[in-house]
Amino acid sequence: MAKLPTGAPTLADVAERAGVSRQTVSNAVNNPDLLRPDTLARVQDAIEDLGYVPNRAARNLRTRASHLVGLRMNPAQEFTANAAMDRFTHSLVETSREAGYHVLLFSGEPQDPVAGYDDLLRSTAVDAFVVTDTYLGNPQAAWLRERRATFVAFGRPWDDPGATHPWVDVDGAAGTEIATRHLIERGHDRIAWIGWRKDSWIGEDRRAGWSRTLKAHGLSTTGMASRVEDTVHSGREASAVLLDEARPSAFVCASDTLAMGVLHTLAERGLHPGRDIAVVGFDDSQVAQVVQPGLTSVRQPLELVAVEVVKALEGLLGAPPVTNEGVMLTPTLAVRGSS
Amino acid sequence: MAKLPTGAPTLADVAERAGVSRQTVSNAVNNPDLLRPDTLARVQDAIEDLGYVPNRAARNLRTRASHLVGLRMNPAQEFTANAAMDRFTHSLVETSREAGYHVLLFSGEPQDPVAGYDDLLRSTAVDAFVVTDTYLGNPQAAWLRERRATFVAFGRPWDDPGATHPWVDVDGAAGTEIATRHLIERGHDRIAWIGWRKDSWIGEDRRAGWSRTLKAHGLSTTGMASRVEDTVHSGREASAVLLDEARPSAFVCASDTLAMGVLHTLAERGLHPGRDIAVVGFDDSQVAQVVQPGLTSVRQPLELVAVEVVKALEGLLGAPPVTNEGVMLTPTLAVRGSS
DNA sequence: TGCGCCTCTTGGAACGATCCAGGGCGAGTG
DNA sequence: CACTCGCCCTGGATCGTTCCAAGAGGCGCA
Repeated sequence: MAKLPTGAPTLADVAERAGVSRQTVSNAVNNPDLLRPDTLARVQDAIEDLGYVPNRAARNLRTRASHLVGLRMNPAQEFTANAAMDRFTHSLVETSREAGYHVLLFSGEPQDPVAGYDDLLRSTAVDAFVVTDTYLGNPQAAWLRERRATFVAFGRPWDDPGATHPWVDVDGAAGTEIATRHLIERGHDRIAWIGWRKDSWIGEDRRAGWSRTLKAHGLSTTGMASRVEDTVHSGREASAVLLDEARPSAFVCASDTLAMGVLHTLAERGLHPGRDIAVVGFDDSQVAQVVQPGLTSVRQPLELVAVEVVKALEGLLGAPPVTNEGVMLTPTLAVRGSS
Repeated sequence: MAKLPTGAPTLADVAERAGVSRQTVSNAVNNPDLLRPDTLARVQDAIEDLGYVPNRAARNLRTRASHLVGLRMNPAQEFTANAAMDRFTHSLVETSREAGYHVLLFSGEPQDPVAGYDDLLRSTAVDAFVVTDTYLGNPQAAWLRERRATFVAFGRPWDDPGATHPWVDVDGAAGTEIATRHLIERGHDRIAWIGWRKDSWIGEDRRAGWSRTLKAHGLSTTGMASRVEDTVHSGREASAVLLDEARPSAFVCASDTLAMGVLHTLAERGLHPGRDIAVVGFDDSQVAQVVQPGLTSVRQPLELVAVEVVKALEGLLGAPPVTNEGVMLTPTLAVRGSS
């Protein structure tokens, strides 16, 4: 009985139309060089005519691969200036597409760092993960490795320098070093730091760039640093105290959120950012871009991070079982009116 | 020959262990009430013991459903204050999860509104789409409908009121009406509008809320409106001109980006937002939240939008082929220092 | 006891692709 | 001419699940 072409055309439909076998059509799609040119052309015509597209589910079942990459969405943070993830995600989607992968979003409670991973992993829904939430060490990395899951981390393994999984990170210290040097070049010699609490690896890294640059130029860091929570309010309070006690002429901050707090303090005191006091933030958020007079900010090369992440992913999923150690990228400085 | 349990356990493995057939295990998973309680318990124990999770690819192949929803990422817009999509995406992921779906991100050039949809659709990679980029009419809707694709739009079919696909939208006019009434209640009677060019349906909708509210209160709109591009610079220029020519005491803007432009103008002239001139934006972006003295802004209920979108999706993918016309949600006003 | 009905369970077939072993055919060689 | 070798192509088996039709068993009723 002739099968009615109710749904999408299958390999068999194409094969029949082209007068070849299923396998030959499969080869035409996946290994074109195995076919004789004229056969290939004939099959490709049939594919074109019928509008054949391989069925993903069937292919996934047979090849045990989904060509999906899982990305966990972290809870959106309001009342901060951190929307960096959006830029990264966008670039990741774009780069993955070029490599033949799609990005699958999933979620989980922030309390449980491995929630959500397990199901996707065991149901073979994704081939790999991109792990991004590695602020406070990364239990996911150990967990995923134990389960032999394939993954690439955006963020180095702070708490375990011996970790062997591939990772990509941005050199935060290099970023604040660029920012600090920029301020020194503009003639500042009393440069304060407002960063995060000591338990944040990333925060300490960024702070290190500031302090080592000051020291390299023979400038003092004593009394010039403050470590607070990542809120505008904290940034405002910290900068007020620093202005009174240490009289800096410039601030380097661990985030745009904190930098916004500094701008608040300056406005309260009738000081003009960029003219009276220089301010540099971190992340080059939209806030930094549109606030007046423009907030100078360290910009992470998130597009490049995504490219490197996908590159590592391809290495893991493709033939060569490479164990590339890690990739470190250097941020740039977006200079605006505040400095 | 006994099969070695190399990979993940399958239905057959569970069946063997529980001493039942494959189908019975399948029923235990998908239709538990078909089994006798003691059989069910036995099977569930076996599932537990082996850590069985159904293979997604096999299930997808058989049921012709992927339980994935496609969401196209629009190009990130820098130098504006519009990061609303992130909030929506997050909520969509969360809500979809509860409904048993995951979100698949894909991309495409902004020039070609249907790029990317086709492949996913024909390779049966996704069950449905969530269409969000409907600013200038929505060719995707007609295109998807023609291909019998399942989709829900965030954004009403502006250019085709007779469209029958389900959609969810936020009543922009209601938002600007709330904003305008808020200003009137604070004693303002000269309220200006800065919005987008006339070819933006959304822009005209938001403008309508402003103008109808002024008229309802017997206030004049003449010379009080400006339509420009959605940039900070445009907002600054437009507000400068309006201040000189129409002498408004308050501004309602079609976006936070434009409102930031107004704040720039005020700062240049030594005017204080909220004290001398009131300003209201639209989107409740992070910029509105952290800028000083806080930007009053219309906040879209994006979390609710996502809930309604998923609800519509479930309606389409589940049994009842409902054709719910559309859902309209009302925004709220986040009042801050600028008004 | 015999019959029918209902509940629960079973094994074969199918979804649509790729893997694998093997076969046809023409060219090259002795 | 017989034989071997490579190239190209074929058909069956397979991935793990769900659909389908039918079988086994228990119970009530005549």
